[in-house]
Amino acid sequence: MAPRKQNTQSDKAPALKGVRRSLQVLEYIALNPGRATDVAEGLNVSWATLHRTLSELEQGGFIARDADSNRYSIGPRMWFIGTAYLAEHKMLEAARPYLDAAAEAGDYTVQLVERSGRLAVTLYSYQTAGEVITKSTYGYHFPLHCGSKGQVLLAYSTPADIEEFLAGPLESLTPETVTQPKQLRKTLKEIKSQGYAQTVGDVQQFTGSLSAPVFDRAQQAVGAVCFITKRSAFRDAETLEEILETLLRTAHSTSLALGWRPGA
Amino acid sequence: MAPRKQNTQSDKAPALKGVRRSLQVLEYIALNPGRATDVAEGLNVSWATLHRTLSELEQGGFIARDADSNRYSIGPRMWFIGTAYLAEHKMLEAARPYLDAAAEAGDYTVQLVERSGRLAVTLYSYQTAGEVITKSTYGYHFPLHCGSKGQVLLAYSTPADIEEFLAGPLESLTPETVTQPKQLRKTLKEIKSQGYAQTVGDVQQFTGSLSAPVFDRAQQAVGAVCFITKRSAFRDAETLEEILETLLRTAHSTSLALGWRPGA
DNA sequence: TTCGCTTTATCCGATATACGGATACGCTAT
DNA sequence: ATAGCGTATCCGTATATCGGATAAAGCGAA
Repeated sequence: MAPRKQNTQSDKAPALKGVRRSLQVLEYIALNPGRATDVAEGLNVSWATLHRTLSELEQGGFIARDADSNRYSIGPRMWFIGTAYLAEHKMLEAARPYLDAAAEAGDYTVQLVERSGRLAVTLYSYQTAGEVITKSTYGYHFPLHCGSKGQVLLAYSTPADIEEFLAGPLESLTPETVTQPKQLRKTLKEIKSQGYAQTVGDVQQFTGSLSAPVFDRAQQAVGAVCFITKRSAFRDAETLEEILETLLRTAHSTSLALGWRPGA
Repeated sequence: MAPRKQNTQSDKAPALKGVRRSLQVLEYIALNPGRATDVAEGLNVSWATLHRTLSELEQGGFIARDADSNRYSIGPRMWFIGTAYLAEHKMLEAARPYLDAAAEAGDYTVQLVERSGRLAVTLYSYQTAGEVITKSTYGYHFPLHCGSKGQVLLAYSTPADIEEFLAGPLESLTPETVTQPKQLRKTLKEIKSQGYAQTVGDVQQFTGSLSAPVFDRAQQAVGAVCFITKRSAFRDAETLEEILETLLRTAHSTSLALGWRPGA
């Protein structure tokens, strides 16, 4: 191997290397809990360094190690810190009453999501008790091209942003997931023109979802409201119409509460 | 020659200082979002160092800065990482169906909580839609002596642990919060002998809660199920009895699912 | 059991890296 | 204007961190 490595990133100035690495490790483990060597390999850090990092993180309760298998996963303290994000979240605060009402009104799971990198991240989820929607809770966040929630978020971002996303790897969650950039571009355009997104079976085969964007004072799409329900519901046009109406109303009310004004 | 420090045991051995500090900063901001100087003061770090740390964290999206007020708060990426804790959480997985059922059955908020340091941390919360229970969601975690959930967790920990907790500062959330160690000790004993905890108005004056412990395979109390409802419900003995029954059944089922066996 | 092989733990010197005092800038209030 | 506080940046030095190498511990197979 050539001893010459590096110059991968456009680091101009070396800054807080250890800190950056430790957070990379945390994120890596969040996505991919497992053994130490795998993390080392995945992130290209020398074993000694990684070991030090893991020890430090574990000691603080930021990651947890299963004593038997030596597998690492995210620790309780990270959950504690993470929840503080919601406590300060203005969109969530604005949306909550409307989400409540929507969850009360219908037989579907109601979620509030926002974008984080290449993922649609769920901020809040009102499960319909007794329903089978397994994958839709916290801890499961999907790439933007999967599911109506991600597509809506993507559709309302800048063209440059869309292209950048589409240039990245587009995985399939089910056989029905659309992964051709060309087709996605078309879909995104439609979404933007009709004001909401709808997908069926591209995240889980037995469910489908509808999502509408939420705007803030600056007319920016900052999140989305998403209703998830079982696939069969998507065959009944009347039901669907009703769900859609509630969805749009919920998103609209939330936007208004955030200071958005229609038109512009 | 620098004096050699012992690298053997209980060392103040300098280990990943930057990493540790950055995580302290994150936790501090989680508890106490605000301006940079306050953080510096709160943690006794030199301003220059703190500034570097904050910049690094902000750049990574781990904290967010409000452009106008320069106030820092936890960023979206921390939420993303934190949620991964739940995805791997065995107790939550075991509990979910029972929590679902309980939420369906009654008119109260259903929570699953566990202990983290001096706090009772909420893992999952099924709000009763339309109800007013404001403080009971994520982002609000209470000291162990406040609310039935914390008290139950405390009651089932070791005596040494209890004493250590009681030795720390015991704040009041409402005028009804009990903060005398003596009285708390008595309460804890009662809780342990009756198998559940009940408090009214000590977290919010207009609500009360009932909590029961969850045990794992090793007969350890690893969490608690908590039902929260409005204060008035606590006046009706019959309703209360019914709620209590559901609570105990829910906690019991969860424990069984975790490998706990009655008796021991 | 014994023997390899993979994974985890620890050491240690060189050097790059982060520390923090000092200084400069930019607000807001008076 | 001026004062005062909060924020941003600079730079030399000491020191904390890096990573190769080595040791120990698990794990599976024969």
